[in-house]
Amino acid sequence: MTSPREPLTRDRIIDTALHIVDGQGLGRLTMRRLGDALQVEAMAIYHHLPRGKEELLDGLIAHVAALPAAWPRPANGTRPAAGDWRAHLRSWGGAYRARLLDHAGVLPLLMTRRNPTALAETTASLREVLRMAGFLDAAAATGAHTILGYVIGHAALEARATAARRPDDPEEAVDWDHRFAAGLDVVLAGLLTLP
Amino acid sequence: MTSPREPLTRDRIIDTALHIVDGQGLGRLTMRRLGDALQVEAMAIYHHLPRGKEELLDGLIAHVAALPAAWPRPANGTRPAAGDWRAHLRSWGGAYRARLLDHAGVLPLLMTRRNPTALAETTASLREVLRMAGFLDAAAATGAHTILGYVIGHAALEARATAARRPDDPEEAVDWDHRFAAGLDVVLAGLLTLP
DNA sequence: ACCTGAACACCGTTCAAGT
DNA sequence: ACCTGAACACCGTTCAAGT
Repeated sequence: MTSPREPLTRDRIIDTALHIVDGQGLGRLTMRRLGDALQVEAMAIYHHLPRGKEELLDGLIAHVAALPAAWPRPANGTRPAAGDWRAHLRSWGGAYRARLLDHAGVLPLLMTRRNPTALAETTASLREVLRMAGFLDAAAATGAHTILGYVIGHAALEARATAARRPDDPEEAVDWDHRFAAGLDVVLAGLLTLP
Repeated sequence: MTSPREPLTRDRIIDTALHIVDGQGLGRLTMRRLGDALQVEAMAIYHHLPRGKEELLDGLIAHVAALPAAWPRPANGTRPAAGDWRAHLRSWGGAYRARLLDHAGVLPLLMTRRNPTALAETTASLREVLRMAGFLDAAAATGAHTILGYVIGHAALEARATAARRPDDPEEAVDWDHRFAAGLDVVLAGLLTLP
């Protein structure tokens, strides 16, 4: 698809790798296959990612995991309405879930590999949203982990279930969109009980 | 440790594999290394697990994932006290989290592989506990997924964070026990808002 | 029935060599 | 600076052969 002599860059390598994972699964992401897709020998990749496949996988995580929940900057310096935080976290949760499911092959990496920066940014911004909503520091920290844990965990359950379902399998057709939203509402309602 | 001529069985293979994963990580679980640990050629394993490594990994999941939340059968036919369900789920959540963290290397498999029976049993028993506590069917289904999603997701966040932390790293010492319990309480409190 | 040995088609990565 | 080719030490798995 791309011109054969487009220069090899770190970004292009990671984008192509993500494309392979989304299309064929994590198990088929191979340095040799990645080289083929880039029209280059596999060994050329090491010039741009010296740490090799480790660095490649970390790049995939960073690309998928970092979706801050930062409040959209208020238009004219006004504070966001205090009651908005639940609606805001609902829409952030929906967006984050959608991204995780779009790149379901990266999910196991996201949960496993110690790539501290990737999730740290997201956690910090969740905490900040809760603090601006009036929660104390300790409650904001607990709440951020509760929300992120739920969103990631539920996305993983969904990815498992929908991947396993054969298209003609009529048993237990679950409305995952609704179930995720309902569960997120449970978590958000529970946050009100924090000290 | 075991006698060299102990017979090779499916259970012994899976136990030994789990031991390797717990001790050295999932990446070092190899058919050849597993054969060494069993004092047997790698190819002998295929005789007991015809589907090979696929079947081995499914066996690991089944061993770790299936922890039903079933209520301990009441002593003399009495129903468990209706108010007990939160305490019961709190203690079940603690036990499930502990098991997941004990076998953190299996976590990515648990979240990724389509081994329907493994988590189905746990989900069903969570649903049953909620139904016995008085929740309607739809609410029990939502609640079960919310709880399980939170527990698994939070365990994964913990496993990541604690694996990454160097022992002398003083930054941000988190009390994960407390944080998990507080988050689970958030979820359980939120369940009360379900219709 | 249960295990072995050799072989096949793959991996990730190193390293000297080309341009 | 950027890429290639050959090589090394590994994989999972098949298959014929041994007992």
